[in-house]
Amino acid sequence: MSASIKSAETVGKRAHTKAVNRQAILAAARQVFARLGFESTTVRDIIRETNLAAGTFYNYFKSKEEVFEAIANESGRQFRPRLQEVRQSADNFEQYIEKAYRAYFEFLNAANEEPISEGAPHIALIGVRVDTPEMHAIFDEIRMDMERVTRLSEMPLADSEYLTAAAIGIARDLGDHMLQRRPVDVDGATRFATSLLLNGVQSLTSGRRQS
Amino acid sequence: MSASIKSAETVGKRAHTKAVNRQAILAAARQVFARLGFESTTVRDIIRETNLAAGTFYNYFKSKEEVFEAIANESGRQFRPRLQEVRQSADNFEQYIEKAYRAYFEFLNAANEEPISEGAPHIALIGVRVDTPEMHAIFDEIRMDMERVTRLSEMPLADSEYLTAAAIGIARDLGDHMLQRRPVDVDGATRFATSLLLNGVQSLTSGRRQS
DNA sequence: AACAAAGTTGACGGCACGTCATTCTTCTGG
DNA sequence: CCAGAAGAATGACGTGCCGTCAACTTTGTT
Repeated sequence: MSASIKSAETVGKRAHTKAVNRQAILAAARQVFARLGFESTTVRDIIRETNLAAGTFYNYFKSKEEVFEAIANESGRQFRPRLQEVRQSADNFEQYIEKAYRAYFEFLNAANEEPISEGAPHIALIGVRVDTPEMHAIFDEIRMDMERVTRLSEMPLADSEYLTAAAIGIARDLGDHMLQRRPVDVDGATRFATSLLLNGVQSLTSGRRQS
Repeated sequence: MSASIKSAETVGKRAHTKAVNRQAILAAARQVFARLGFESTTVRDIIRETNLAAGTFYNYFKSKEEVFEAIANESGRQFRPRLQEVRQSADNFEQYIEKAYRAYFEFLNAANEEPISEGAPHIALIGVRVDTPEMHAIFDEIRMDMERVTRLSEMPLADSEYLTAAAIGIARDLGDHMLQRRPVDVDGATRFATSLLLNGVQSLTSGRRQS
């Protein structure tokens, strides 16, 4: 009765431990990747940081590569709501670009700010370039946003795929360099990327033709 | 005498076989990486394609990662002369950007056109993002070009590092997508990237404000 | 020709891999 | 509440790759 009520609102012990274990492995993997680097960590290194046995790992992931992919996907899943907000709050193309860049740079900065494990060397787990379905989904989402928002702004766009690729390329490489500078200047990077994308190099010169 | 003359113009057998073996390993590695993919190839797979013994591999490289890096560096070394040409033949900023993008896209296309091994699946060995001194050198080269060429064009530039990062980011991601399309349109990608970088999105709209 | 130096070889110990028979835990129906 | 089934965890095991190294071969030197 009270048991049945409880089991109605909880997930059942089976499913619960399964989720817990999965998270434990992911958490351990984050730490170990940060400590040892991806190449030199072994599946055993990861599982040793949990209270599970070696064989159990393979009930959850096929390899350390798959764990890595899961972590990357998680980053993607965390970022998408942010993009959603941007999509809803932007009234025109200029605003969309500015807010989307800001969202990405802030996200990137946050992901690299938090020390993953006590005093461990920082590692940019997001920022790593992976080619997963999740990443393609984000690409497509942005592309569709581009098309919609340019239509609203009466800017018929030639090639939304190329534009999306270029916009993302800027974000990636600029983001990498942004993280290298101290202090990290999210605002500066946002302004730079936005200005470049909207008006080209002209807008970046400190000379005459500032619009 | 004739021997001494010959040994003066050849390199000496020691150094010669050393170069030959190194190249043999690199060639074998290209093939095997293309056939099996990087992750699943082993050092033994590579060395098996040569007539060398397992131990010999380690006289030339520490690991398959180092072989990969060497291959990537070679791509870099092949690209730099192209960039050199661009640098010398470009009279202003616009020309430099256009020619540099064209050089990169052509290079990328050529690298992916040649079937690496008989009927093997294509693999973009260049295009892969590696973080080596060679790659940093190219970045710095482009950055210095940017500074010089904007100075000539009387376009005082705010942040040449960010601009370089953005320009390269565009090239990378746009290049990836260019390779996906059939037929591969180097000219189209070049025009797109150049136009975007120089004038921003405005130049890409098919609508009114075409300059 | 004799010796030193450099390079090659493949066998070996060590380690991580992924599997699987066994054991333990949770769920289900009576 | 119990018994049997289904699901999950365990860790020992066979396999294959790693990087090393002592023995051997080739190249250069005197």
